[in-house]
Amino acid sequence: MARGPDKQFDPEEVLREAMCLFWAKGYAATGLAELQSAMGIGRKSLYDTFGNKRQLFLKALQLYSETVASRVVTELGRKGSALGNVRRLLRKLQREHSQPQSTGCLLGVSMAQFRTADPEMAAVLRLHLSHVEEAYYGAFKRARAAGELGSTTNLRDLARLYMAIHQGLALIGRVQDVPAVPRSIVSAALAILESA
Amino acid sequence: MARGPDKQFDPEEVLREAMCLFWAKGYAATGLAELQSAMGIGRKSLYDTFGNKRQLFLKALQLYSETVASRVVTELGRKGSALGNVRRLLRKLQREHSQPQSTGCLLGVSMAQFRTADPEMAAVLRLHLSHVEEAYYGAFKRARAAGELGSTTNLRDLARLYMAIHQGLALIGRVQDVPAVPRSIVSAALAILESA
DNA sequence: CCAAACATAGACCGATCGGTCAATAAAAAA
DNA sequence: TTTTTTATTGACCGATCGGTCTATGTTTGG
Repeated sequence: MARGPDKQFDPEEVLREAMCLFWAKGYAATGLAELQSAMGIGRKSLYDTFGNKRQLFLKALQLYSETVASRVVTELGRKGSALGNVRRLLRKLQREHSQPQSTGCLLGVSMAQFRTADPEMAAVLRLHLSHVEEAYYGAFKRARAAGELGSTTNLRDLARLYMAIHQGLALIGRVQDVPAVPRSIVSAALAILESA
Repeated sequence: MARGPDKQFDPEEVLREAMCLFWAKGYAATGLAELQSAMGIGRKSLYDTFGNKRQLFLKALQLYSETVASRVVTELGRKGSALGNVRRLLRKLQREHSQPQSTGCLLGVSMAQFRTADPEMAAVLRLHLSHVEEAYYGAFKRARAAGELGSTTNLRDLARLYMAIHQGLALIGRVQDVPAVPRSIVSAALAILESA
């Protein structure tokens, strides 16, 4: 048997480029021409490697989800004060979503575009949301054990609220160029924890 | 001078149909064929009346914004307890965004699709956000005057947080079919007010 | 050296996109 | 009625869409 030449590109690397393009422009507004230009590969290679546009997007979505989710988990799982971790993470998000060219969250953008129409797509989105929720829930549970949170607050509800704030912040950061708004949102979100 | 026949349709009525379609499917995914079918008018009439697809969408966006914003203002401006108004509004939102076919918020969907790339579009989105923010701010200010809110809380921050929760809830409701999640979000959001 | 197996570039496909235009119908002013 | 203005319809336009396929390397096993 014979073997041809190896791929001249790293699939994950070009996938990351595609992800960034989808992230900034959305699914429908991103054409194949732009994609192959940003990815730096020919169209045949694209289809041979990723199937089609929808599958490429799904893979990009999963890559994004893994990247973001693992980051949230890591940030919230650090040693030390669990509430301190939450505060640090939210302040970072605030800074990121205050930048004028902030593209928000690819997951959020995608939720807006597909809804439950595409089951496979919806599954990825739901899974990601639950990952974020669990990360916050774990942090809050640890905070309570450490006496950082009162015993009356419903931690599951609180975690879901933070997930919503997380997404809302990203969404608003996409359109709002005034840094004061994200700052307010995060400040108020953190103030909750002081009296909870 | 002579005058021809009047329009055989009500522009605002067909605009509302277009709005619903954009709402459910997003801008790019909604084609002219679908639009003229849903609106029940010919293509020439569509272009004569609304300009082009983008302008049609802008008009739909403004119609939606007016509808929603005026509703929020009305709900939060009712007589009686200001915090009671906030609670009632959030419970209503919870119910709406728990329904499986919830399409979320057209403004949120649009934020995800255009960002600041289109200045005119971004202006409508920002204006809407500020309307919602002001409605909440007014309610909170009234609540403080009535002694329903402590004097330490920053009301501007709180209003912006509620705006973010408002949008986040709508976004998540689009993809999440489990009613427990919106319920949790709203419960936790209302719990904030108890100790603020 | 040859041939099988691979990857590449880019021409090419039908379908659909947003947008325009000519032909027809209809109604009011003269 | 005749004329003028308007609305409606549906054919039509070039451009672009996502997707395929052929022609051309290029590399490795025989």
